[in-house]
Amino acid sequence: MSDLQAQTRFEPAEVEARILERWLDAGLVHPEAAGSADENFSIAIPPPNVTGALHMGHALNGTIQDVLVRCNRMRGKRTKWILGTDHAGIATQRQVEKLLESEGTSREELGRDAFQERVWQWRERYGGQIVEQFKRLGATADYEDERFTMDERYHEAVLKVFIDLHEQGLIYRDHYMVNWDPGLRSAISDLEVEERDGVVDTLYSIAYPLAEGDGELVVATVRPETMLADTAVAVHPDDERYAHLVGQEVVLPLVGRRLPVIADEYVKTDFGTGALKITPGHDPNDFEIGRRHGLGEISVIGEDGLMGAAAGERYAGLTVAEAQARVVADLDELGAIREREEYVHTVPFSQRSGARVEPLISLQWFMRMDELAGPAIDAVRFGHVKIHPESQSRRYVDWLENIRPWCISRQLWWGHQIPVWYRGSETYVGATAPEGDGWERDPDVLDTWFSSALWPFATLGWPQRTPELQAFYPTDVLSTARDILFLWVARMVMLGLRFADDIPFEHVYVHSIIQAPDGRRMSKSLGTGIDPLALVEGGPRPPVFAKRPGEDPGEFPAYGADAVRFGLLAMSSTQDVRFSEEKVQQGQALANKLYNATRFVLLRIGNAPGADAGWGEISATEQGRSVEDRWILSRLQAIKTDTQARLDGFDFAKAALGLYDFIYGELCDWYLEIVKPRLGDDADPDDRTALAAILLHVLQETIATAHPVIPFVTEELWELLPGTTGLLATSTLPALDPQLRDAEAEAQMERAMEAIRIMRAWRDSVGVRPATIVTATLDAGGYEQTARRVAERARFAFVAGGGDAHVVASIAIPGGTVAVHASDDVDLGAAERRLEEQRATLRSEIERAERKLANAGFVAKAPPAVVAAERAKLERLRAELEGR
RNA sequence: GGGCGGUUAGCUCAGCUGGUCAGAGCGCGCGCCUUACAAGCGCGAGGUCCACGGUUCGAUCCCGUGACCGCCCACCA
Repeated sequence: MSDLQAQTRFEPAEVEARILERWLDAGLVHPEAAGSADENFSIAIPPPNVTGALHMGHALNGTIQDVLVRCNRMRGKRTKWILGTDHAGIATQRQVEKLLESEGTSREELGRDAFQERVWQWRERYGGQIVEQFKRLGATADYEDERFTMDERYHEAVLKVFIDLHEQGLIYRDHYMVNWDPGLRSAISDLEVEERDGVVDTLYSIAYPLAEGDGELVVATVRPETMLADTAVAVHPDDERYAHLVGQEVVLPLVGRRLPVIADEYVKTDFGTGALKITPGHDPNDFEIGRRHGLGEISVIGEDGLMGAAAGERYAGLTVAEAQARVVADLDELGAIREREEYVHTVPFSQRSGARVEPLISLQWFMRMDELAGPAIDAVRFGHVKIHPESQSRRYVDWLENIRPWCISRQLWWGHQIPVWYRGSETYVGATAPEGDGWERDPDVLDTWFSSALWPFATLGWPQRTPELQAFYPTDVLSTARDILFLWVARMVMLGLRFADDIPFEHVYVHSIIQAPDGRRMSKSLGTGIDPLALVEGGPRPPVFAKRPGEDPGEFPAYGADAVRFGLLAMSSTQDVRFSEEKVQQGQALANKLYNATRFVLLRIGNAPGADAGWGEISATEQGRSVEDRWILSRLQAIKTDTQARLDGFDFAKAALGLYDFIYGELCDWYLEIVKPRLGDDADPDDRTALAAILLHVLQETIATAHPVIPFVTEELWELLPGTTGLLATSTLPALDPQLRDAEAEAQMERAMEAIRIMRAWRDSVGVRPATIVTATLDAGGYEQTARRVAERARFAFVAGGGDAHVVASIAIPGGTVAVHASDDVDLGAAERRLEEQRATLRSEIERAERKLANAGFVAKAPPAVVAAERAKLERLRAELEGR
């Protein structure tokens, strides 16, 4: 920003790169590991996937965290924002697999070691992208101490947790029903399953003949192919229709197996025929029922998604869909299908691959969660961990109270390989293979969320008792979106309490999810995603911005990081919100406004005596200060207090918009405009000097207060202000000075501003030309100190009310009236119409107040203060009407 | 099937513990190049605060029911 005089607009592109470099060079992002977690401030970033590119969620969350980090840094706290990325097993493995595919090879062809080598190379090459993008937003995360969930030390921590939990009996291996993802060829956890509504299937009613005598039992199913694995038919114990059949057997069509008829409470008597085929191998409920009744478990569908040998020769090798068609055809031939109807229901799909989940019995590693859940529930219930907004606490507690075992093994190659070795029937759990030959390691890796659950302490060097752990654990805040409250947040609390002996964070802030402008989810595949950096640096608008379909939505201007940060904060709330480009524009306007306000002050007072007075120079006792000075100093205290309180309360939208209102409204529209005459060439030099000090003081403190939200422009302006040293980012926030709060000045200014607004509106409505100075007599109380400013701002000239002046109009302002003198510039007809309108408004308001006060109930039951206020209001309105 | 949140100006949203609470930004209209900013300034128009009941002296705000939208959880074949 070389030429303040010529540069009339703030150009973020020119400034931001330079400012960023200064922050990074200053080392402010990397704190010394000293002191205690109590006195320090720390946040652990939700580690983005190494595969990831910055999306709107990252940008919002990054901004929120940076605001908190900057704010606390400016409070003088040693501040660490733990940074790193997640190895993201599935996502990363798929990325690299795709790459291999394009090279005409595959991971199988490469083999495990070579494949992992390729993933590491890939990570080396692309993994740093998202970190660089965070920098572009001004995020002051600790770039000098970046972590990765596959780092060697991190890996050791993961293995230790696995081994310890295994030793404690919480981790075990079992044949159990899992959600099998045929697309991924891996088990996935319950949380990675997405239930899709409205799937249309056919519900088949199939007759199973009784083994003894005539008769049949008809069961209903949407998956006839699974009947090949049936091992029973169940009815409700109280169902009298079938009571006599319980204990008998039926014959499974096509297979010939004899199945017992069992009684189980799970069966609904009013669904279908009230008889349920039991397939423990391929249905989670049937699995439970089967275990209750000691039924056999037959698997006819393999992990490859094809029918297996147990399905019988006729079906083995078919896909599930093919098998279904053939089973149905075969049943038709037998005449065993009694009915078929269209059936709409919900069906589980894999969030990872999109494939329909196939419930299978499989040998997997599980983690028992009940024992860990209790303390994690208590942590929230007793307020050690506070979730904001509070309503999310209930979701958290509900989920933990109903928690089920977690399937933690994944059939992938990229991730933390499970530290278990097998030799024949022997099993050994440990970080390294045991002595002796022939040990083979379990090929599976751990669910990515297993390692993520250790993030807040494993990044700080746990299990070693490092100075970092001492200084920054527990962290202060975790900021995240709602969708990973269970997936991640709850698990961090559980494992933090278990292994790091303390909660991982004191506050959890659950932020909005930003939707596309049309209300849909932001997603790359839908084309509704918006690249935050396209907003910062300019770039094409996505098609969702088109006013009409197919229309070219044009380009984003380069709004700059401050504008994007401001916009995101201003949009955020406790619920999901639509993306609003206007809020970003508002941020841009604010940055520009602040720049121009500073420019104005510096160009006007430049090197005037007193211009280098920094803060702390303004004392409450300073003489000769006018009412607007006292007012702005008072308002400055208010915005300082409010901004801090709003940020502490995670009310980011209000913090951002509050700054906007103060800077745009109070500081620029009112204060700077009002004091302009005091800076003129013919102004009183002493007053000018005093004013210069106040202006600089107010600017400095405003800029410092706004810095966490719009760090770039404020840092730039800070350097331009006289009397400042060093980086704003490392300065301390201006102290509150309660003595400068001045209710009396605020009241006077409120009154003056209201009068100015009314007088301007009057001018406009009666068609007085802007250049005209209207002559009038001020006949109102409470303007002793502001009359001159009121006249200036409203372009009036107040003269003493001589009896000979012909009054043509009377403008009601708080505390009295302004009597307008006759003049060619006033359209009397318009003035009269305007007056009559006002009288009408007054009459109706008076009538309303009178009616209210005539209501006996109101006078008797409403609080006396309310009634009194209503009476006072009526008096005032009547007096005003009198004056017309 | 449960649970949660939403429905306020043309658009996106604020409105705390019921009584100047009907607001902001953008958009729109009118007027201004007033020597910080025309990405600016001033003024203005626009809303039975989803519907219907109830509580209350008084309801956008509290309660109930319904409609529509969104999200979460859930093992009805």
